[in-house]
Amino acid sequence: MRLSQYFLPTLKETPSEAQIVSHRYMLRAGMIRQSSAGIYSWLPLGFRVLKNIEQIVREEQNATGAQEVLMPTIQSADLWRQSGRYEDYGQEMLRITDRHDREMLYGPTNEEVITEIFGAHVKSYRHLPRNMYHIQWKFRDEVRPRFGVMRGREFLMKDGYSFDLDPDAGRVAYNKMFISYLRTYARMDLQAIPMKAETGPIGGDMSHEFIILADTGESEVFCHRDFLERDVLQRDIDYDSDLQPLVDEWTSLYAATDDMHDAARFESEVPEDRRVAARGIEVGHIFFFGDKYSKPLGAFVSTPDGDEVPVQMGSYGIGVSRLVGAIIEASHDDKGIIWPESVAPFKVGLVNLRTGDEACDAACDSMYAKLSDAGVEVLYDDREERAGAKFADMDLIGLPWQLIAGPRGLKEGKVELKNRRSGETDELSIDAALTRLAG
RNA sequence: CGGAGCGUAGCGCAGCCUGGUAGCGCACUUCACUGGGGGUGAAGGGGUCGGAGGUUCGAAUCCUCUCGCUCCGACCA
Repeated sequence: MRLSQYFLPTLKETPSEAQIVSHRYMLRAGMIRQSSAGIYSWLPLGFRVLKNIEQIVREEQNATGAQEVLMPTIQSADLWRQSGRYEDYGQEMLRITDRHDREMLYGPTNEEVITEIFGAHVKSYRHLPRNMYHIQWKFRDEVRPRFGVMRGREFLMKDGYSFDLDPDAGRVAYNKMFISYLRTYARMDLQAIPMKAETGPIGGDMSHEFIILADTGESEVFCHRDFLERDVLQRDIDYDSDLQPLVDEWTSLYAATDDMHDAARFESEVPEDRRVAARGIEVGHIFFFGDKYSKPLGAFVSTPDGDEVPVQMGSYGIGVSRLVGAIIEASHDDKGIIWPESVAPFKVGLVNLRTGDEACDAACDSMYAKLSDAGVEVLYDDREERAGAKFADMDLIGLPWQLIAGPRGLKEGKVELKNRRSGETDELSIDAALTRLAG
């Protein structure tokens, strides 16, 4: 993509409403534009990141055998009356009336809809287990939206639902999601820590929030430092195998949000030099809730014995749009964003330091064509701007690699390849630079 | 929902107290010089001062109502 033709409205100054770093950088980098409180449009650069994150989530869900569906944003109030949540949900639910005076709502979540679908079609234990998810916009009318896309009213979320015959089978489904969540975040270079969460009336130990540490996190969290040194991507996962030992490995160490925190246990279980007390951002939540929805909504299956039992369900959420902000919170410096390569809107920023100079234009055009042909996503800054402005914008939007060509270097046949994260710059021949990026 | 603020050019702000031709910086347009970390100069364009009502000869400024947005707290993927 040529920057001269790309819609990238970067800002030199920070809009006054933005308080935290991810919000500031998302506005300054031209990723989003606020439409109203807690509601944002996604501009080209931001949209690319959102889609990249969504795709990683999708791949890791599919790997577990979960199947993607797409449910509506607008749901009927009647369905929610059946589960009893229409009244319970309160002011956070955006209620809508259609032209026939039917009561509708903009879905804040999808347990009711998925349970209705499942219950209508699956009647036998032989069609279990199943796991379905979708990635869809949701709306919760927060009293006080803030922090940009981290706490918006409208947000993109992956929510998945498992269906099993009994709680033991439900645990198998839960474990699959548990592991896939760790992998999902790891692929975004995030170290997510599973923390025990409230299980509500169901009880048990099957509820975890996935938290990443960041100074601007909304809640205080406590955990063992070893979590920060683990790499879940090191081994391949066989989702058909027994995942319990692996889950145990990840739940044996202390980790809790402030509402679940037990200071005495923390101090007895975790050596002093391994204790981490920090702030965290919740980027996912998995939860087994048994027959809470299947019972009132009539999603029953027959057992091998011929009995009819409500199906056992779990639900699994990932805040996709929140992750865009969360990744920035976890990965930035005072110049701007530093994208992990897996979610970066482009892999390479090609900087022509002297647009209009014959040698610079020729070299950049050629590099741009070769990288594009090799399938490398390149944002080519071919604007008539000064070098300083180009560098500032590149640093701000945080592409992992900057390929810099100017008259000075090209005289020697050299270009510069700069790593955004480390700041390391190598002077290379054009071919060597291309090999590094396309190889 | 309690508390506190703010709405003046795309962005950041001044002007309001004490009413009298709407300003500054950045951005934008044109030209010249310049050319490796947001350059210099010159000349320009851009405004229902959030909206409605009122007071007044005259309102961005004073009064009333209203809408929007932000911050702190309680609540949430």
